[in-house]
Amino acid sequence: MIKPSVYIKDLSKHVGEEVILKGWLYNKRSSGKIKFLIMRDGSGYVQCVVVKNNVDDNVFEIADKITQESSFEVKGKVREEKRAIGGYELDVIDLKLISLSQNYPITPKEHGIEFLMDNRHLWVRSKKQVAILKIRHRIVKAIRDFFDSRGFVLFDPPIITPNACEGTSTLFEIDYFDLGKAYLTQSGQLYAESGAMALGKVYSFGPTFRAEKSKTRRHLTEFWMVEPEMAFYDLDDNMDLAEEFLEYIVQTVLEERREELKELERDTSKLEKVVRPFPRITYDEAVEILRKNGVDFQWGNDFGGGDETIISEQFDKPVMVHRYPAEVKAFYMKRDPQNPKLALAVDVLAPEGYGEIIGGSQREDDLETLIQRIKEHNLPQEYFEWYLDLRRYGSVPHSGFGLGLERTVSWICGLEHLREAIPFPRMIYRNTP
RNA sequence: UCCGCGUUAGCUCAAUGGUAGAGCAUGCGGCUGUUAACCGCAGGGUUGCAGGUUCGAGUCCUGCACGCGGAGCCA
Repeated sequence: MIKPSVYIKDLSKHVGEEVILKGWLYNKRSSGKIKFLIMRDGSGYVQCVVVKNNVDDNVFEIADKITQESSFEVKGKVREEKRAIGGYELDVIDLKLISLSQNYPITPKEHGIEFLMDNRHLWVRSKKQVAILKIRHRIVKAIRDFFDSRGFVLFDPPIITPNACEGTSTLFEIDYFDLGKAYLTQSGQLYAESGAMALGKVYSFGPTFRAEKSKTRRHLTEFWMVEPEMAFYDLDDNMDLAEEFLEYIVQTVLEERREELKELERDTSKLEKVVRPFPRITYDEAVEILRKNGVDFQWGNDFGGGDETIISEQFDKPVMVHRYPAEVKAFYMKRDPQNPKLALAVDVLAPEGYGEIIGGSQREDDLETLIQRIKEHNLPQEYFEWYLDLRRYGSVPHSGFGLGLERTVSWICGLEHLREAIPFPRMIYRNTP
C-alpha cells in the first residue's frame, strides 16, 4: 500500500497523532536552522516545520534541497497552529523525496495570460484554479442532485449529429465514413424533446460545440450545457423551474464551498441575494429600460452584450426576460397566442454583468405550424422528419431550457473570463494543451 | 471578419534615437517562526520575424506572424 495515511483536509481529526502525508511542495520558506514547507495534496494545504536540531541531518538536507512542485512524503505530528494556513501544522519527523522538480515554470510571482494558458496543465495546480475547479465540480453535482431528486431522468443526446439544431450557428464539420459530412452537436435539445415524450421529464448534460468566430470573455468553442425538457410544462412552469434551479445551485455552493469562494475573494453578499422570486420582465419592458438608459434600441433586435449588462444592472438577482420577437428566435419556439409576433421564450441574465446564462422556451407542439416554421427558416424538412414525428404521435405542450455551465461557474466564482471555468478551454485561437 | 492595444532574460516588466536593467525563478552563502519571507553574491539577451530610414534603432516607418481586449453571434 502506498497511499497516504491521511489527507490534509482531515488533519483536524488527528491532532497530537503521527501521520504520513503525500503531496507536492507548494512553496518553501526558510530561516536558517528552521524550514517551512507548504505541502498541497489536492485536498488542502499544510505547513510542515522542519527544525534542524529535531531531525536527522539527511532529513534537513532534503528540506534544504527540495524545490517547488517536487513530490514528497512527510511523517510528522499534527499540531493546532493559528498562525498557519488551514489552522494546523505538522512537526516533521521524517521526509522522503519522491521526485525532484526542476525549474517549475509557474513561479510565485505574476504571470501573463498567454504563458499561463500555454502551461494550463500545470496552472491547474495553483490555489485559485484548484478552488475554481472544486466549485465547478460542486455546481455539476448540484445540477444532477436537483434534477435527480425531482423525477427527471438523465437522457444523453448524441454528440455527432447529421444537421444543425437551429440552422444558424456555425458547426464543426467532420467526415463520417460513407455518409458524408456530420457535425458536432451545438445542443441536445431536439433529442431531449423525444426523451420528454418517453420519460416525462428529462435532462441532458454534456459538451456542446460552436464554431462561431467569437473572441470575447464570454465564449468558448467547446462548452458544457445542461438542458432539461419537460412534457406538460408551459412557459410559466418553465420559468418557475429555472428560478428554483438557479437558487438551488447558488445556495448550495454558498453552503458547501465557502472556503473556495473566500480563496477567490468572491463578494458572497451578492450571491446571498440569489433567492426566489426573481424579477420577470417582458422583452418590451427590457427595451423600455434600455431606452431610459439612453440606448437607441430598435424593437425587434436581439440584445447585445452591452444591452444585457444594462438590463441586469437594474436588479440584484438574475432577471428573467420573456416573450421575445419571434423573428430573432429559433424555429421550434411556440408563438404567444396573445401576440403571434412574440415567441414564448425566456432568457435569464445573471447579475453583475455576467449576461445570459439560461435560454429556454415553450416548444411549438402543432405539426402544421412547425412545418411552416421549418419552411420559413429555409431548413431541410427531411432532416427534421423524426422531430416532426414527436408532433404526429401524441404531441403535448412542453418546454425546456439550457444552462451554460462555464458561464454559471464564471458568475458564481466572479471570474473575469470563461477560460478559467473549465480545465482545458477551447477557444478560436487555442486548442492546446 | 472588423476595430484597438501589445510582443525586450525562463517569467513579470523598465529603458529621451546614443554602453539593454530590475524583481521573481535558478546556483552559492547567511538567518530557529517564515506567510508571494528577508539579506549578500553569481550566471542568464539574435529586444517576435523580414525589410527600410539614420552616423547610430528595443525606440521611427512598412509588411507579416502571434497574443490580448472589444464588436458581430451566442450559452
